Amino acid sequence: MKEKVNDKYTALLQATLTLVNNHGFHDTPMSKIAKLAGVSPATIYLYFENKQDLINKLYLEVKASFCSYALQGYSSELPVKKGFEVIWYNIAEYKLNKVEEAMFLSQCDNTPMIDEASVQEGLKHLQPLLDLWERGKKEGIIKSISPYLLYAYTVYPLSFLLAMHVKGICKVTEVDRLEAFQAAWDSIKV
Amino acid sequence: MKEKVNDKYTALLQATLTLVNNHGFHDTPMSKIAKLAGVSPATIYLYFENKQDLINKLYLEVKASFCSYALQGYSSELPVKKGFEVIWYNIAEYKLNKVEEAMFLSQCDNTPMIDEASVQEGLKHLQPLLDLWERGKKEGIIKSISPYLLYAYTVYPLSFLLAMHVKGICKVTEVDRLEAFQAAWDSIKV
Amino acid sequence: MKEKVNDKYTALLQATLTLVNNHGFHDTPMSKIAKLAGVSPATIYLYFENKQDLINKLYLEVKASFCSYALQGYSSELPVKKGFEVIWYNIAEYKLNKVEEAMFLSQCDNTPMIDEASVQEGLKHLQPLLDLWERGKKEGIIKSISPYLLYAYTVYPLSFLLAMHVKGICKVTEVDRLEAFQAAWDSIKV
Amino acid sequence: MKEKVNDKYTALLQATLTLVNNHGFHDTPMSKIAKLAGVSPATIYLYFENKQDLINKLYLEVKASFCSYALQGYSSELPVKKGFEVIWYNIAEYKLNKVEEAMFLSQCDNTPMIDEASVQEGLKHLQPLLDLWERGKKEGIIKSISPYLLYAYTVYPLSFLLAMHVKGICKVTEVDRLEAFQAAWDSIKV
DNA sequence: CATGAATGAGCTTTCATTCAT
DNA sequence: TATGAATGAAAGCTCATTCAT
Repeated sequence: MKEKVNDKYTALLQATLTLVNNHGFHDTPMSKIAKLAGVSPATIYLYFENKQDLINKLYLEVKASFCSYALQGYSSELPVKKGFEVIWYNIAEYKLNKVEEAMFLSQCDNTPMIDEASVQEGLKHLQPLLDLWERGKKEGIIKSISPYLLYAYTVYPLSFLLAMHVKGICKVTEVDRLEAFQAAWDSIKV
Repeated sequence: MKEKVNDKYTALLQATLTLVNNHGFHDTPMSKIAKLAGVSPATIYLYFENKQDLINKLYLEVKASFCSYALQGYSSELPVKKGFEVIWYNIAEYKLNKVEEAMFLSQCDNTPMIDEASVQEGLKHLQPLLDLWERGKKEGIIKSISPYLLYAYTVYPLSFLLAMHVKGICKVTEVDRLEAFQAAWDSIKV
Repeated sequence: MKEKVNDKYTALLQATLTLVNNHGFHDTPMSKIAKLAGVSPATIYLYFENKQDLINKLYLEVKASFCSYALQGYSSELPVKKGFEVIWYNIAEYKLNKVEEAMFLSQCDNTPMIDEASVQEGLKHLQPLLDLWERGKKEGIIKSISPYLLYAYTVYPLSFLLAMHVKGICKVTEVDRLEAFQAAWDSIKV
Repeated sequence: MKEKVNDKYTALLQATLTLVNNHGFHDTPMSKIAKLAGVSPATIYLYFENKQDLINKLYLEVKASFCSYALQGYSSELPVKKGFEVIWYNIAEYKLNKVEEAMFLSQCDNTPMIDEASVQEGLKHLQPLLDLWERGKKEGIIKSISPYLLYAYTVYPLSFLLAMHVKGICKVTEVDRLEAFQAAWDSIKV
């Protein structure tokens, strides 16, 4: 029974993800979400307070999954460059494999569709990466620049590559990934 | 007389820019656009076919202004690094000075709200930058990697910094800009 | 429960009939139809795709009822004149008793407000009358002229009398009906 | 100059005729009428008070032209049958040659789009036909039935034939016209 | 838990009409 | 006389949300 509940909850999130990706938050009526999830419109309101709550919860869910994916296999005991490599490749893989989720996050981050509170909430999980950078700076391996700059030049560019990838404008090959990592590392290494 | 026409057209674009930035394409009713522009809702339809046309035209207008701003003072006869510097700083300045326009472009590029045709149309203007990169590669100054990678690691990070700037999370100082340029250049220089 | 559904569907058709008769297809806003039917405007769209669909469905409904009324008590085994008499009087009675429906049909037939497809659909039911005429011709009782002429001179004139009747210009008495039938028959009998 | 005025007045009536025939009174915006007539929307209001006035004036104009056409070559000194024949054929010819006007009249007569006053006004011109019938009755040539019946069975059927003709369902040939006249006459002759 | 039916509020868009020129 | 620009009012229609079942 709990399964079933979870089923519908998940189905609704998944349906929302797909539809918002393809049509935007606007032009994604609750009725269509319900239809795609195979439930009645009224059922949505058993699991979510309203449309905003639905999108917020989806955002947090996806953001959390992204962060946990990013930190797979990482340990704070790895050397700085190796640790960075692990996380960077995780993120790259996430963006290429979980295209829907990644696109959704991009849309959320560039749109006033998510409550500010939820955005803040979603940022908490990447602390290990910030810690790693801090360590790198202390060890003189990474430039002494703001973490926002570090993020902007290592992780954020992947969003652009994803977007191009999705639009079919450029396929991202193994080689590209190597080059991309190199560029990311070159931009922040001392 | 022509002035007045232009007035309303421009006022409508400006109103749309502001409202879409603050509320998204959805939750920006035509009636509010009209009110902010100081005209009747019906008047919008004298200048634009419909809501989609309005947003498309705004996108093209802003994109064109962005590109022209980016190329100010640039000449294909400048040395590669100098030329790159000129364009990069132009873009950085645009993003910091024309915050509304820059945010709008970000939203457009991460949202299915603009017609694909208009997106294609908007890309035409940055050819000089692509040419510059090509030259840099030939001269052995810039890495031989895809222009998408080059864009992702030099121009695109500025969008992230802009977003942080706008949210008040980090102010972008002169120093930051220097560091940011350095990171951009490091990531693509040979 | 099914009753209730049917209730609203029927109420909407009835309201449309009345309003379109009194004001024409134009000047009959959906909101007024809803109000007269005692439902919310949005409810209309649960039962009909759009305004055109509503009017089409109403047309088909009324046309079908008209045809079935016209053929009451008729059998292809009746002698030609008797059979004709039965149908003709049925139609006359329909036009005088179901004034609203009859007027609506007149309006539909002289106005580009019904889809051509629906018009065609509505014509299917009067085949028995055509068959009767065919038989009459073979038996040498009815003139060998096109069925359109036969219709024009027997059934169609009733529409005019109805219109006069409705406008209060002339009351159609028993005697009139006798005379009218005589005129109809005289015009087509050999 | 008066010519030019008249030009626009006529052009507006003609444009209205065409558009109302094809789309109905609704779905015929003033702006389209203006465009088809080659004038500005505002110009319409120099010649007509409003949309209703425009349609009323058109109705009266067309009705008058119809009546005058119907009475061409008729004289009250012709014998009854001959006189009737003249008028009837005139009307038949009008309906086949001036299809647009005839259709428009049909639409007006079956639709609440014309003011009742204008309808009354339009009927005045057919007095000679009524007089003819009266004479026919006195001479014992025509049945002693109401003029409405006489009209319904002689003139009105032509509207149906016209409609079929216009829809391409049946072409009206010379022979048809002969048969039609015969039917008309048979229905009212003693 | 789950829903189909229902809706009020609000959307985009149209249009008859006006008015400064 | 003639107009293009402008608009208030209202049209058709949608949608997030509710509620009786």
